[in-house]
Amino acid sequence: MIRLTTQRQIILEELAKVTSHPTASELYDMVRKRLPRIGLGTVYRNLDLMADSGMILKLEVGGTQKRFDATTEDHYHIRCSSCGKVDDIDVPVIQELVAQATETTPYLIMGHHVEFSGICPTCREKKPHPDTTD
Amino acid sequence: MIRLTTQRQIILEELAKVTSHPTASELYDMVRKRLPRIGLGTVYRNLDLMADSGMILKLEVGGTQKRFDATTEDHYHIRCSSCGKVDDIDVPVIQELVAQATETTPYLIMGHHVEFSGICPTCREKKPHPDTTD
DNA sequence: GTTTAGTGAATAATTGTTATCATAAAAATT
DNA sequence: AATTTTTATGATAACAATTATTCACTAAAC
Repeated sequence: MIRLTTQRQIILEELAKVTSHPTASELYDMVRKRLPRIGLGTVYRNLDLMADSGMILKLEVGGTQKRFDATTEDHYHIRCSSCGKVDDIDVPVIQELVAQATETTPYLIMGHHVEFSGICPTCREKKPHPDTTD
Repeated sequence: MIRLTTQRQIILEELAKVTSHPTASELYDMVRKRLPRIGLGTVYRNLDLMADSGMILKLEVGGTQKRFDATTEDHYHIRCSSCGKVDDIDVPVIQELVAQATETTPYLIMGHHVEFSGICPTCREKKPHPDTTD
């Protein structure tokens, strides 16, 4: 079993605190407020360890950075095409999809994930009327 | 309009030739067989240009590398958790999902994508019986 | 034929992540 | 409680994928 060091506990707490799905460096900034001497490598290492042991999820979403999620139940996400932020989305999980896919692919299917793309409220406000010239 | 240079045409042809969704460097290797002096930068630049102009798709899938797709119609993908390969999957696109999501999120939804994960036939063969000790 | 803009190849720079390693902390052993 | 063993940490270096920069060259416009 994985040992719950101070660093790991605080990383986990900070991750559980937010509904967004922070990147490693975002989490690093959050954790550093409580543990100023922690290294970025420690954050990466522990996020990977916790993901491997199933405590958290490492999201395989689009964008350049990996994101992390303290909620391990199956659910879908939406990603902002403008700022890259990722949020949960409350759309029922379609388990039939896996059965459907099994029939048409030679792959051994392990799971599926739905990722919506859109513009988050914050980014919408920033450029609300791109063609308004008042 | 984007000019169809020799390099772009060959990149496009090589991409259209395969049903897998190669990364930039895979495509680089493919293209180099016909255009040995092309640079990796040229492949990256032109893939991005063609994706921006809508000629091809830049896939926002999991994994460390971006992948490209000559088929621009809406469809889903499956990614091998073992080798990272991405293939098309013939499961009908569920347009209702966007409508459903619109009701539960403050995001302005632009689209969605389903990504299955599994083990591809090649990787299945490689380790068919992981717990057999004969 | 000259100018101008765009292209391509080579190289350098950037970004996100992973590996290395001496030190520190915790656990196990005596 | 002191010592040994193990494991984790933090600082730094290394790495991989991508992007930006540079500049000779090509192709179109004048």
